[in-house]
Amino acid sequence: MPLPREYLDQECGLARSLEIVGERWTLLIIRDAFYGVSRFSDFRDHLGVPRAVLSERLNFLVDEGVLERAAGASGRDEYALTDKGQRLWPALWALLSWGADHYLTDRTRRRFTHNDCGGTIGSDGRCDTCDTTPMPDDLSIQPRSGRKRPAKTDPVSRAMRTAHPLLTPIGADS
Amino acid sequence: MPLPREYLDQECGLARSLEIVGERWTLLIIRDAFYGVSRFSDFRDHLGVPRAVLSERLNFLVDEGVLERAAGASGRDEYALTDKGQRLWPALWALLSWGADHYLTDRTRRRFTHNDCGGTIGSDGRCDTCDTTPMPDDLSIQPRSGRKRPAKTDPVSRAMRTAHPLLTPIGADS
DNA sequence: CCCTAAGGTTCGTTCACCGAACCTGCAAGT
DNA sequence: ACTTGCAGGTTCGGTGAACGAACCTTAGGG
Repeated sequence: MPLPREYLDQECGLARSLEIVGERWTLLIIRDAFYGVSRFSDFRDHLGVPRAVLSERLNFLVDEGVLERAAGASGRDEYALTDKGQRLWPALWALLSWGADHYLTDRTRRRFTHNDCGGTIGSDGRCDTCDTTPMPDDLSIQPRSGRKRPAKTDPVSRAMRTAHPLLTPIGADS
Repeated sequence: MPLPREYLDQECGLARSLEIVGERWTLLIIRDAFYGVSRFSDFRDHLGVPRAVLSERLNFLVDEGVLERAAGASGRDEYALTDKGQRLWPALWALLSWGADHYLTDRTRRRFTHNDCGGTIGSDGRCDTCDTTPMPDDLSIQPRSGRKRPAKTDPVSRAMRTAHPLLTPIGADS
């Protein structure tokens, strides 16, 4: 299974990163993991990714130590970010901010807030109130202000319409 | 030409970003543009990307306002990052650092230095000497300390063996 | 007028992604 | 015990992107 296409010979940190997280869907899966998604079917329903691709990506990320798999309370497998996976937050945030800055409006953009002080996180990752750069486990995601045309009804999409802290399981129970 | 596969319905900055820079080769092309690569053949020789793919990616990035094309002094087309493209630096740096932290050693890792003070840039993007977060036009890239097995001989690879500032054309003349 | 080189385009093959169908526990219902 | 339902996959053709090689076009130099 030669899943991750190699960028041969490139002795470069970027090429190494892209071999791990550069394939289609992978960064969106990791984003959802930060948002608290943990179950196979929740990733699938929220992202619309084909089962075979999702299975492949999750196995690969577990092998690479980005995610870890554990049997959940109900016997269902659950996936969670490892420390190594959580260290992808700055990269994820930088890409997310660039896209939001150039392609979204204030109404369609989600805000992220700092749990300690309630401040808002800016595109550079800094809290506008206490001037620190919080890690994801100190952040909460806020719902969009604008309503979407046909609101999706899968458990994750519904959970995303209320504020909640990152890295805290959602969807698995509701 | 539906080049950028769409991540439909995802009203998310990350999905938007990935539609622009999430395809294979795209971020490596942008990295090389930061390093000073500007000509079609230099991208091709340094990355080993198929001509058709490179042509497609460059056109798309120009259309999206990430790169701009200009006729160079010798009549050859030259590509350079726009402001919008340069704002991808934090994302690129975060991915590069993550990959270097987890997959490279001190000997294979490139260092980046701050032109103003000569300090070294850390994984968080901050200069270890003056404690600022320089933009790419204030940075220089240093060669690796370790030698590679069979050193590549294309103009860009040769230029990368000496320190030089980012965003300053290399390879085009040498 | 020929040769070379840059910057592509075209072409046939290969390979990843896709949706749909199928398989395999496991657990609750009856 | 048997069936139903669902989570979490695997398997299977079909499609489209990426690949390497060959070809084309323009410009300059000898």
